[in-house]
Amino acid sequence: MKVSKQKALEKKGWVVGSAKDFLGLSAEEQAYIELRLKLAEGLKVQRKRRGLSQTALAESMKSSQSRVAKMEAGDPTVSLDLLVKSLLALGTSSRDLASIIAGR
Amino acid sequence: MKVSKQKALEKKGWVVGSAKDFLGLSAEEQAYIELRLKLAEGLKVQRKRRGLSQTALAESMKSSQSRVAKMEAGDPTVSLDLLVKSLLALGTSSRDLASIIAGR
DNA sequence: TGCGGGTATGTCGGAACTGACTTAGGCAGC
DNA sequence: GCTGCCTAAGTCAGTTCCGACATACCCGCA
Repeated sequence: MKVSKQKALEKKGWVVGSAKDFLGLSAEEQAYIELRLKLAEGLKVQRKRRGLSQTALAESMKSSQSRVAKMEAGDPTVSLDLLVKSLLALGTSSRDLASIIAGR
Repeated sequence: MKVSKQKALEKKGWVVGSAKDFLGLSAEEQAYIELRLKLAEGLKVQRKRRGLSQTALAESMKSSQSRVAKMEAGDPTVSLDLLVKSLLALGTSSRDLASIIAGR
């Protein structure tokens, strides 16, 4: 992983690395974070594609605008759970979900 | 959704439906639960494929045997987050993850 | 310039989830 | 029988995440 990328993640609030591997992320950490970023990006794309504002999406899924903003920003206080629920609330099929995750 | 299937889910502890739709799950609820079940099943398969016990997997990802058992059982107190982290801890690639989700 | 919709960011109390622990059941081999 | 390993299921205190709210920023339009 490039240092610049890690810096960007840290700026978002990720505590990256650990005592045993302080120069980078473990494979799982990295895969996990990249998965989140893919979903965050996918969410933003899907929402805009449907012409919804963050507020409108938040209401339709009984969340709040601020949460939606954090989701799309890749904020670490947002769980994968919520990210996926948002995509499902937008009507994303499991096939589409899979392709977002696979990265295509 | 078949009533028998819903019964089975309720037995697992899912509170299914709501005041406004007490005869079934909304599309999102259903998609969400089925996604969890796919991941739970995928986890069990991947773990066995690698010849690990629940205890061994738990240790490798700093969780506990009981959590792993609940994950595989589709227990509702386990988050999607943990399910996905477990799969990643087993070395599942995002491609494999995607195919588990797509259901193939 | 002021206004309004959309988005970003921070905080907080309450809800949900977590790991650890315990106990129980199944099933091999002795 | 009993011993060991694996898995299931329950409980609980501590942590994390949630929605709600407040606030600030940006941009287009009058």
